[in-house]
Order: sequence, then structure tokens, then C-alpha cells
Amino acid sequence: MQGLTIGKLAASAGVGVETVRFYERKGLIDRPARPAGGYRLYPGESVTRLGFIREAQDVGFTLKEIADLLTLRANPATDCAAMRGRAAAKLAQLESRIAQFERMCTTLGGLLAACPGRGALDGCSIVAALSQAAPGSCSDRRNRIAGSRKSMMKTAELTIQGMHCEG
Amino acid sequence: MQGLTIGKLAASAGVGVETVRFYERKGLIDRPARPAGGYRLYPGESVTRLGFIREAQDVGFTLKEIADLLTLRANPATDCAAMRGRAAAKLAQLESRIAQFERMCTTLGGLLAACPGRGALDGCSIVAALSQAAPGSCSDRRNRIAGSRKSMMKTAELTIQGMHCEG
DNA sequence: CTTGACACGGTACCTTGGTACAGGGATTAC
DNA sequence: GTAATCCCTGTACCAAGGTACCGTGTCAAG
Repeated sequence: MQGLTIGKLAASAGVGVETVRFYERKGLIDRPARPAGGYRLYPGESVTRLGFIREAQDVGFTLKEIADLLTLRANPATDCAAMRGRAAAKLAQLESRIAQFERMCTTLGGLLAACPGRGALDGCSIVAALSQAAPGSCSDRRNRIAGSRKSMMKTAELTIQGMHCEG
Repeated sequence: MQGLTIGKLAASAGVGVETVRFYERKGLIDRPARPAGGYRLYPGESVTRLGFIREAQDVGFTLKEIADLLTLRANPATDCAAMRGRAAAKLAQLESRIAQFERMCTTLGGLLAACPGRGALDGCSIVAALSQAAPGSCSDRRNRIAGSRKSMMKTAELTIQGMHCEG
């Protein structure tokens, strides 16, 4: 038998067999040849492709986005600018996430600084602060959280990041 | 009828009715009195409690952790130090997440800097970099990703953060 | 007393990135 | 030839934080 069985491919790429099949279902890797017996037989390049997926994941792309990158890459007419655009958008997204986490850190750090650290909870500034249901025009949580806690990596919602009343 | 129906409570707190029932199932809010008819009737403090949940979410606590905070808060014997410990752990966790995102940003930024920005994909350094299946001892992705992309907020896995070969 | 708005329980569904298992068939090593 | 692996499909399940729907029951206003 020529080529790699799914097990060999998975081992070469450092992923699980189930993961390879999962990627196939998601359209991230092509359906390979299936000679007699019905076993998948992959060409050597499939290892590279799995490597691409892994590397892209490591810089923050979702599988859906990676599928898009792979489509781009497969098209010989694709200009480098398209790839660059995806990367730049992802970078902006990551930076926005970082800013959000940093805001949370700042808030939490402030609470920690004010907290006496021992004694009854009555005197705990953390409890006091968390118990404040911040009033005002921004009380509609259902709109407020779009793009913050939900949908960690969803590109479309990045556009409304600046609109939150959180700052 | 005295007290708040679930709809009034939800509106006051700026969440959905379904969310309130969901929180009840999760043990985040107490089962309220159910007089004749079976409607839930909440005391006014429930608004504050929902506010606590919301504020805690906003600084990064998961619902599970918030349930723990609420249990702490309800116990009169709880020392302020316990609350402070939770907050400090969460802060450390957030900082670790930030560091991880910053590593991804650095990598991605490097790729962007090297990319010519136009022309055929053959010359695109981003494609080239992503296609490298980084070899070496760290090829076992299944261990490598624990605590990175998976389980964004899981406390237990923070302890193995430093063990990754990512840095 | 009727009607419309609200509430009820229960269940299914969503996203993301897989993992696990059941009940078979194919291949390979000895 | 037989046993041990490997692979097949299909389905269900995990976390997290909800959302949506359904058929029915109740409450309050006119």
C-alpha cells in the first residue's frame, strides 16, 4: 500500500486519528483516495497540510478561518495581499482581546489593592464592589456583552467592539 | 402579589427570563417562593444578586466560580482572605492569558512584517511560515495544547502553563 | 368573563475543537 | 490460519453560557 494510512498521518502530524477525520468533515483536508478495502490513503503532502493547520491555530486562527486560508492558498490567482489582510485582521482581533483582558485585570487589581485581606466579609471591598449593580443607561446586558465574553474569536463582531459602554 | 415575577426581575437586572431560570438550574440564585399558581416570586435582593453575578462575569469569573464566590459570601464565617485569594488567582489567570495572546501577536506581527504584501503567494512569507510543520521533540500536539486553546478559563490547567514547549 | 400578556416545565439547539464509543470489516504479523 | 492491530461509519458527548421553542397554565386589566 502506497501512501499513509490515517494512523500514520496522524502520528506524523502529532494529532489524533479522530482529529484527522474531524478535519475532513470540516473540509480542512481533502478526502483522500480510498482504494480497495475503503481505507484512506494520504499523500505525503497531507503532513504539511496538517502542519499548516496547526501553525495557524497557534497564532489564533479558528478552524473556520483556516479553511478560508487553505482555500486562498489553493487558488493560484490569490494575491499575497489577501493572506496579509487575514493576518492583519487576526492581529487586530488579538490585540482587542488583550485590551479587554487588561481592562478586567485593571478592575480586579483595583479591587485587590483596596481589599484589607483579612477580617469579616463585611469589610471586604471586593464583595462590596461586586455587589454593586452598576446602574445607568448601560443596563441592558443582552446587548452589552455581544462580542465580549461571547464569541471569543468571531470576526464579524469585532466591528462593534468600540461601541460598548464599557469604555 | 408581592415581590418580583421572573420577568420583572430579569428586566431589572438587564438579563433574559431564560437566563434567570438558567442561573437557578446552575445554583447561582436560590429557588424563590412559589405561591399559588406556581409563579416564581423574587425578593428585591435578587436584583443585587444578579448584579453580583454580572459584575463578577465582567472581571472574568466563570459561572462555576461565581457560584463558589456566592457560597463564600453567604457563609458568615468566611474570611476576607478567601475572597481575596479567588480574586488574586483570577488575576494571575488573566495575566497568563494575556501573555499567551501576546506571544501569538508577536508571531503574527513578525509574519506581517516579513510579508511583501502583494504578488504571488509563492513569495508570501506568511504562507511559507504557516506551512512549516515545526519539527522537534514537541510534536505531540495532544499534550501541547492542553490549557492553551482549550479551556480558556480553567483554573486547574493553569499550573501546567509553564511546561509547554511554546515558551 | 374574556383576552392578552406573562409564566410554567422540558427539551433541543447553538458554538468550537475535538474525544469516545459501539459494532463491525480489512490488513498484517506470526 | 488465526490473532492482533488497524480502520470504517455513525453517533453521542464534553465545556460554557446561554437561547429558542412548545403546549399549557395563570394572572391582571378591561
